[in-house]
This record gives sequence, C-alpha cells and structure tokens, in this order.
Amino acid sequence: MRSREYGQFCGLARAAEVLGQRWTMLILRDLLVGPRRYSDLLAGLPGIATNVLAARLKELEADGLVTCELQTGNSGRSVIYRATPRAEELAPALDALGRWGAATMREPREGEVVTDAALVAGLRVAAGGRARRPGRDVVYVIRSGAAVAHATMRGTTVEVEAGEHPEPDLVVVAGPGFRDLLAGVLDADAAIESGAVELTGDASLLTEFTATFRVPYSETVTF
Amino acid sequence: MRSREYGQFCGLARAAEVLGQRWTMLILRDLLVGPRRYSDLLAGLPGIATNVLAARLKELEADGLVTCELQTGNSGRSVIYRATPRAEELAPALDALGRWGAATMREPREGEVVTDAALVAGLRVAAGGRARRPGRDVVYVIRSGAAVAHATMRGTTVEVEAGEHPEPDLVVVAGPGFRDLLAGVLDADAAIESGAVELTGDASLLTEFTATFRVPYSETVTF
DNA sequence: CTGGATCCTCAACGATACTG
DNA sequence: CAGTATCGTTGAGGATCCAG
Repeated sequence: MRSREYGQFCGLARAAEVLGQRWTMLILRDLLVGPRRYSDLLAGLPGIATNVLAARLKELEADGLVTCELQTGNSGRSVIYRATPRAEELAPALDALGRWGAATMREPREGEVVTDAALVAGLRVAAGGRARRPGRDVVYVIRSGAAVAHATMRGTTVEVEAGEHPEPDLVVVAGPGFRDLLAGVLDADAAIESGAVELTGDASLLTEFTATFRVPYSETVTF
Repeated sequence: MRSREYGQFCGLARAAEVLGQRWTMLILRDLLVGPRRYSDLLAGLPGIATNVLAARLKELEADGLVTCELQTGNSGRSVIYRATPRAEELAPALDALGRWGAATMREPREGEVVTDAALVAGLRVAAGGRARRPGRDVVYVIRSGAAVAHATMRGTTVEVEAGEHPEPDLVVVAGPGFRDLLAGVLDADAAIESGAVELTGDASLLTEFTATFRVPYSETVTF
C-alpha cells in the first residue's frame, strides 16, 4: 500500500487519504473561499514550506480536487488555483470539522494568527445558513487582527467573502472576548464595554449580527 | 509551533491538528463504533505500527477524546479504550467525510479489506437517519468479506452494530457490485441475478433494505 | 497472552537557497 | 512569481523484545 493509503474499502479511509496529509485541509479551506494564486496560498498558510505546498497542489490536482490555470498579465505571470466541484462537495464536511474545532476555542494560543480564509470560513460556519433579515440588505465588515472579511445579508441568504467592502453598514473589529460574544456568553452591551468589539457605523445592528453568527461552546475544555 | 500545530486561530485548523495525524480518523471511527481493547484496535487497523497506535492513543487521551481503563479478567488483563462525549461530537463530521469519500468508491482497490468498523460506519452513514419501518422490528445481518454487522430497524430508528445477530430476518452477503445496489444503479432483481448480493431469509425485505441504506455516486470518478 | 516499549530504516516534512 | 533543489530533522513502518 502506498504510504498515504490505508488499505481499507471505507469512505472515511478514502477521505483520510486526501485530508490526512499535513496542510491539505487548510489548503482546501483557502481554495473554497475563492480561487487563489500560489503566492496567496503561501501567504495565507504561515509556516508551510514552499515545496510542501507545491507537492500538495500536485496531489490535489491528481485527485481531481484542484485545477490550475496560467494567467499572464502585464506584471508577470501567475497561476490561479481553483477548487473543483468535487472539492466543493467537501464543504459540508469541512464545515462540520470547523464547527467541532471551534467549539473548544477560547482565545488564540501564543503566536496564533487569524488569516482571511480562517475568518471567512469561521463566519460561514457561524452563519450556518441562518438568515434573519427579510428587510433591506445589510453589509458588515469584520476585522480580526490583520484579517478582513465582509458579510452581505440579502433576503434570506448570508454571503461571506474575504476582504473589504466599500459601503459597510457596520464595521465590527474583534477584540479579546469576541469569541465569547459569538457564544452568547457575553451580551452586546458587555462586549462593547469590555472591548470585545469596537464598532463603526450603525451600532444597533450588533444585536442582529450576534443573532446571525453563533459559535457554540463545548462543555469540555481541552485547549 | 509544535509540529502538529498550524499557528492559526481557526476551528478547522484545530480539528486538523487532531485528525490530520496519520491513522487518527480511523482510530476514532473504530472507537465510535464501540469500546475496544488495544489488540482489537491493532487488528482492526491492518498496517498500523504498534508504536504508532500507542502514540495516537496517548495523544487522543491528552486531547480528551479517549479514555482508557484497565480491566482484569480471569484470562489476563486488558485495557479498554473508549470515545469520550467530546469525541462523539465528532461523529457528524466524520460521517460527512465518510459520505464524501464513499461517493467515489466503486470496487475495492487491490488488497483493500473491509473491517467490521468500516462496515458499521458505512452502513450508519448510508442509513443517514432514514427509517421506513413503522411496523414490526426487522433485523438484518450484513457480511462483506470477513466483516459482519447487524442492523436493527425499530420503529423510526436504525441501529447498526458490529458482529452477528442470533435471529436475523434477512442475511445479506455483499458480492462484487453491492456498491452499485446501494447507489441505485443496480435494482434488487439484477443484484440477486448478478451475485451482487446473496440472501438468506426473507428475500422480500431486500427492497426495504435498499430503500434504507443508500450511498450516492458522485459524478466525478477519481479512483 | 495482552499491552506496549525499543531499535532501526526510510519516507515525509521543514527551512532555506536558488532558478526559469 | 512560481516553483525546484538540497539538506537536516522528524515521524512512520516493521520487526523484535519485554513486562505483567
């Protein structure tokens, strides 16, 4: 049996052969947020070695989960990596894993960062298909460390994308304790008071924000 | 950052730190089927090195996902490993991964085996909460290679456990093409005809069996 | 006999330098 | 910018050994 295989006729074993490789889940997470250049991936995965990223992208391409295309602009060439439909079928499973992992997170560990993709993935999981805004569209910009994302509430849908938005209704800057706010442990007033959030814009939208984005606490604290 | 960590404050990264280790997903799959002794785990994970299994169990215990207790019977001591409630919270995520992986499985690859835990996990995922039997209880025994499981349909629930059952209503022995039957590609009559299943007992229950256990095909074939 | 620990080999990962 | 090449370090695989 090849080294990454498990020799079992089992769906989970097949999934583990792909996702059990170091960095692979996070690469797919980043690509499920949107197409990325090689250097974007490298920058969004602090600590990954460049040869490992190259090797993983090759494997994922061979597995039919990633495609790449050369793009030649005026300022040099670039290679765009994109998740395939088969990779998108993984989204529910990765979301479930992210929800499980988030349940025991409290504060960042020493040296941990929040990347754009982590923030987007986290907010998408937190939204979990909820949509409480039949009225007019609302746009949030969320910042956590150096990461920025924006969420658009439109009708019954929530869309979260990486990066800024030109006209947010509310800018939410996450501080220490923001996680508690999303868990419902901290209420909106206390969060503002303690610096768990800093708001710019229509602060009255925060209640709706916390009603939409929720990450539960797990009883068991292991981290 | 320690070697298995990713340095990101992200639920998926936390999950990957646990599940990204080789063999860990399959160890948890086995333990979610039921408590197991060290030697049971070793036997149910063909190819794992004994030191790797010992190391993983230690890590999982440190992460609060596994507990172990010494059990001294008359025929020597044994150590029972058990999934904790926190590990059981992983079940939906592992099910989603298993479903994703199973979608592109066709026939076993050269040398692949079906273990008891793989069969139970696969059937549980295939049942997916379905339950079509308001009438009397029905018990199936399912065999695939050396693996045996039994499923009990009771009211609106389906329970799948490893091993034999003393009084099955129908014994289903999986042959080549059994996967196609669960996908709906092969109908019941054709499956019996072609040897995809061999039945003992009330063969008329096969229709209900296939209505309960379903594993869809994914369009993209990569294996 | 079960539940590991030890030792050795080799493959994978990590860090960094270098190239088309 | 998008990788490849190289090399040191870590982890997995496999066999064996040991303790209760």
